[in-house]
Amino acid sequence: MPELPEVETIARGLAPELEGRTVTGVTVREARLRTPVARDFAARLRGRTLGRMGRTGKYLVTPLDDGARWLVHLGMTGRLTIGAHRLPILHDHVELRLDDGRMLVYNDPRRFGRLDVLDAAALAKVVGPGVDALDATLTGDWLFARARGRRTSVKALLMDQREIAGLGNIYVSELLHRAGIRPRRRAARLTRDDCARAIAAMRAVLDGAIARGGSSISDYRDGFDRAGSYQDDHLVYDRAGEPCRRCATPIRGVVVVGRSSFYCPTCQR
DNA sequence: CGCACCCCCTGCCGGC
DNA sequence: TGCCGGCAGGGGGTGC
Repeated sequence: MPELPEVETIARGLAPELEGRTVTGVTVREARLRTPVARDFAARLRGRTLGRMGRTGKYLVTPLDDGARWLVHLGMTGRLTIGAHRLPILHDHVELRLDDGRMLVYNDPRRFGRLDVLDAAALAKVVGPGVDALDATLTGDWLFARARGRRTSVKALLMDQREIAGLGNIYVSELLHRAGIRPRRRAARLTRDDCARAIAAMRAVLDGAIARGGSSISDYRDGFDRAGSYQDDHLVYDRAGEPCRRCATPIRGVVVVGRSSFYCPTCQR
C-alpha cells in the first residue's frame, strides 16, 4: 500500500507529535509479522525518549535517546496512528503508550509490515543502498547511467528499491504516463531525454501526492487516521478501459514483472 | 542477470 | 444469497 508519499505524510504528521515524548509502555499483541517482532522489541523501546521521526524510502525511522533507531515498514496494509487510549480492535498488533497520555497503534490486517529497534549499522542493512526518490542528487543523467546495460524494463528498474527507494506500483505507473514512456520499455533503450523527463515526472508526481496527503485506494490512512486524496488525481493507475485524461484513448492494463501496470498507448511509447 | 513463480496474510470483489 | 477464485499498494527467496 504505502509508497513514498504516504510514508512521508505519516512522518510529517507524527514527527512533531512524537518528538521529545517518552515511551511509557509497549504491548506486542501479535508478533507474527512478515519479519517477526523481536522478543526484546518492547524492552528496547520502553523508557526511551523519541527523536524526530523521518522517512527513508518506504521506512519510517525514529532516533531514540540511546542511539538506536525505531523502524517501521507498513507493508501493504499497515497503519500507524496516534490518538487517545482505546481498547484494541481487530489487527491492532502493537501499541506504544506515551507520557502525554496518548498511544500509537500499529494495525495491519495482512501482517506484511515490520517493526524493529536497530543500531545504525543494522538499519543501513535493512534499508539498503537505494537513493531516496526525493534526494536532490537524482538526475536524468544519473538514471541514464544506471540504465546502461540493464536488460530489465524501465518499470522494474524504477521499482527496484536498491536503485531508487520509495517508488511503488502506483507512482511508477503515474510518472511513466507523465513522462510518455511505456512500462515495458527496456531500461537500456531509454534516451537521455527520456530519463530527464522520467525524473522530472517522478518529482512532480511525488510532490503532488504529498500535497494531497497520499493516495487512499482502500487501506491507507495517515498518522491521524485520515485518508489521502491523490487517488482522485491518478491519470492511469487502476483506470484500465477508462479514457486517458489527456487524449481519451482507453487506458491499457497489463502485467509487467508480476505487477499490474497501466498506461496510455497513445501518450506513452 | 532477469524473471517467473512461490511465499508471507486478510479482505474484497466479481462471477457463477 | 453464498461460495470460490483471483487479486491487492510490499518484499524476500528459489530456481531456471
